[in-house]
Amino acid sequence: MRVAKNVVEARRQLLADLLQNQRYLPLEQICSRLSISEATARRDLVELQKSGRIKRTPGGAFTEFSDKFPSFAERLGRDSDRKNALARQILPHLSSGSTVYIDGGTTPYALARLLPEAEIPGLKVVTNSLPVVELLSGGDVSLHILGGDLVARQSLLIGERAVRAMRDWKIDVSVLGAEGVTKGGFWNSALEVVALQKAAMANSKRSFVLLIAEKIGHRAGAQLASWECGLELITDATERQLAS
Amino acid sequence: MRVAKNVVEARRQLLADLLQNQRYLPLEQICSRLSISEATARRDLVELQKSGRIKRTPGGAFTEFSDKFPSFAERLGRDSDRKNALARQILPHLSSGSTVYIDGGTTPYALARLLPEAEIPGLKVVTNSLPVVELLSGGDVSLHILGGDLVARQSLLIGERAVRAMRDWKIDVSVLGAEGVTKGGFWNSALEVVALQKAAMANSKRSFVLLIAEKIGHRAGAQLASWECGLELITDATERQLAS
DNA sequence: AAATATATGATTGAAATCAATCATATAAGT
DNA sequence: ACTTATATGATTGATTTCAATCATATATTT
Repeated sequence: MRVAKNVVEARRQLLADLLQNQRYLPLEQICSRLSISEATARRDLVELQKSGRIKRTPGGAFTEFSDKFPSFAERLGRDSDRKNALARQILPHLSSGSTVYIDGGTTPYALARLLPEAEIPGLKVVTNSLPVVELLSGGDVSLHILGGDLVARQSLLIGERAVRAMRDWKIDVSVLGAEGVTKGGFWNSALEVVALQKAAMANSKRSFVLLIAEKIGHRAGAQLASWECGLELITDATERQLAS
Repeated sequence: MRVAKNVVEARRQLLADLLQNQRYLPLEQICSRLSISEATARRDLVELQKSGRIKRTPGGAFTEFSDKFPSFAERLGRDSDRKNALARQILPHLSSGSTVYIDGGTTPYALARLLPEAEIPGLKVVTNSLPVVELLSGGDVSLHILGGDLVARQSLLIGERAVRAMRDWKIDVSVLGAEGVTKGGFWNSALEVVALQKAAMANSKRSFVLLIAEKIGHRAGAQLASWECGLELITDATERQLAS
């Protein structure tokens, strides 16, 4: 029997949350806890796996992330497949041996999630995002961290020292996040975040901003850049939405 | 065919480490990575599960520990009470508002574990150790991270950039680890680690080395310092042991 | 050196898991 | 109100995984 779309989505979210807490759940428990059939449980798992929120094993599923970075983990799940789709458009720009800067925030993080399976030989990753570090540490990429002051709530590094550390790098591709975009340009909430992003742009051959459609029209406290500064926008918004 | 006990134990240790890193491994990969038969892999998994180090799933195994910093977690348990006792001797040197550098390695990490309950107002912590960051993030201390290149196996940052970042700091107290100490001085295994430690000493009013008794007499590849350089030793070894 | 113990790989039958298919009830669209 | 789309549970046959058993080679003990 068909069931409303929102209840399906709610159930999957619940399952994802459950897995975040429990780390691993055998299929049988998923069925009983959510009172769904084995078939539905499998289908949910397939979907959650597609969107990268969980991983499956024969007979169960588990989550990869620790919830060590809580506020982060919260924002993460939302729209994650759309963020993945945006991030995927970056991959063609990452040639073997190149250096990519991955900014803090959940959208650039989506790119980090794609890297292990992308298997780009000799890729260097520079980041100020601890979740990115956590995700990629132990993998194949060579991983470099900007120094700086930790903003615990956001699990990222900022400050004067971070900016100075950034100046040491020659970046091929920077991948940035933003809170919003208007006719006036791109916006982020914190001045210190923007300062670092500007430094990243200055040191990069190319810089991309990933933006999901909802953020069109939003404006925040600090301007990252105007439209005419070479920053390249990757979004799933329509032309019409952008025109506003 | 029978095989020596130590090689069995070494293999199981390796498997445990592998699982700490990878989070989850399907049985098939375990077999191929360790070049063992399915039967042996299963037997190893049974043992590791008995000792609580891993959990099994149908078709694979995973680690429960969210501790993203694997080899670390393992070394950590060993002698942790004694390491705590050493670290506790540092606390009186940490005055409110001062800046402490906590080096990578498990012994300095013990100090980090004491800090939350020590509640030293306005304490600034500078570190190159990701486990320290993970432990203290979200707490009260203000946390600062040296930049640099990540050594995944050890979860710490080193390299020229780390050394340069260190030069930016004025440290009150540095807390270092070492692999061993001889009449010739203090030793560590990697040159790059030592380079960073030397920079820390140069920028610190006082520097301490924490050493458990077993390390007395050990010598490693790179010299950190001689005895006459102001480095202060904190150990649980007896005078007689030290005299050797 | 001989005897014993045990770690290993292969085999096997039983059990569990999987993806695909199907009928159906209900949501969504017209 | 009527039609279409789809989320669900049940079923099924194929595949995978499992623990147990066995023969053997080699470590360990005597």
